[in-house]
Amino acid sequence: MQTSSPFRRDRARLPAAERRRQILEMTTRLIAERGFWGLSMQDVADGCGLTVPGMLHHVGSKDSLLVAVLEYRDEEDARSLAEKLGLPVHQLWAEGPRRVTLPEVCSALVRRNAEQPEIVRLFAVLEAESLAPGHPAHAYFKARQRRTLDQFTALSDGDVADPRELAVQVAALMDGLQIQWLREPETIDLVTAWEAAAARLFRVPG
Amino acid sequence: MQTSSPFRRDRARLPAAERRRQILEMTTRLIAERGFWGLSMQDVADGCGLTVPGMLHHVGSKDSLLVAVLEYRDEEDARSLAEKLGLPVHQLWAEGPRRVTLPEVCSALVRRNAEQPEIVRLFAVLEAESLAPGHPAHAYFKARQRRTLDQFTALSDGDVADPRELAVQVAALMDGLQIQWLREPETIDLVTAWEAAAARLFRVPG
DNA sequence: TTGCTTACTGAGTACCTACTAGGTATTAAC
DNA sequence: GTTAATACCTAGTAGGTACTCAGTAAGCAA
Repeated sequence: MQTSSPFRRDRARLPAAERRRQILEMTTRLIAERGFWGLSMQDVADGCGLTVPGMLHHVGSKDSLLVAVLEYRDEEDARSLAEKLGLPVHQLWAEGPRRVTLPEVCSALVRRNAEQPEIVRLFAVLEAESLAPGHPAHAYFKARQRRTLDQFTALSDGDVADPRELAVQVAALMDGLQIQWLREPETIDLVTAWEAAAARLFRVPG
Repeated sequence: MQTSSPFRRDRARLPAAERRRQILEMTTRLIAERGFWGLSMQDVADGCGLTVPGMLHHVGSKDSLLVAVLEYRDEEDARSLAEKLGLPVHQLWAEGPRRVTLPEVCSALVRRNAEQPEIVRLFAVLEAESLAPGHPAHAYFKARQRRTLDQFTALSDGDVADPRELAVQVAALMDGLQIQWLREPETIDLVTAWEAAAARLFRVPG
């Protein structure tokens, strides 16, 4: 019989999936705040009410935690975007008879992002940090940029003279606007700013 | 007489201004690589062939080092931009009869940036990192964004219907393009990409 | 009730963090 | 040649870093 166990009982013991999800959400917030280089496993653990080894049990290491967060966000975003466009997820970027246009997709993307500044900041910070070749998300963001440009290009292929060029500019403008918005959310409304930008970018000459 | 002094003699003793400049250059490279949160004073000192206290002697603290780097870069950039435009520095953003147009300034900026990817990366990383309110460069980048938008707005004031809107879009597009360029320098040429983007952005409707 | 799985803990490792105190050696001014 | 300024050093502080190890107890199935 022991009256004072060295182990705490006030700590909730969660099922793995649930705990993992909590860790990913927490990490998202902290990376948005401090970047990956500034992320501390201690802070993540504290934020989840765990010890550091307790949370490493679920994610393995700091690097694999980052990868997990990115994959988690990608899934969530694809789901949400498909929903906003009224499409099933698997059909979002599928080939075949085109169902959506580039301006429609952009508009949906921006409206989605306007609802989750925290996540936009996560990607903004990691997008810049991961420019360095040694960064654990370097390959991920390189692939992501390629994929995005390919998808955007495909969406306006046939409609404009230079679909690739347009894709590059659309992606750049969206990213840039988001950063300005994050810096001064009071001054800039993301959706309005984007619609104005889209009007200029997508207008046909002549 | 002592045959083995504990002090090293192989270490160059530089005048303060020169050493300080070296430290700022080194820090620029390292922040571009790892961000400010990932910057280690040890690495800066190593890169300069100094001990950590030896280099702290010149810059005081990590935070003040960051500020010094940003100020140093601003000066350099203003000098270089004025030169590219064939203007004296003090006249760059001065009032009075307008001498340069927004497209001209942008073109000069982009041409300058294409020559120094390292510094562009420094700003890209810090721009994202500093979105967090607690970041030591938070205030700096907020002011910088305001200043840039004001300057861009003034440059096309009177020429277009919505100078502020255009300024926001120009700034966003430049930033976004630079990140894409930094990620895939082999694939994207910054100057070409910008000229194409400018052509679309600045063309008059009708 | 037993036994297995597993979520989680405390303690510890080896190392890095910015920064300070106090001293030495070099340089420049006189 | 002497003195004053200063560039830079060694040593140390107090704390943080990711991560490992071995063990404990909660939950579930039989």
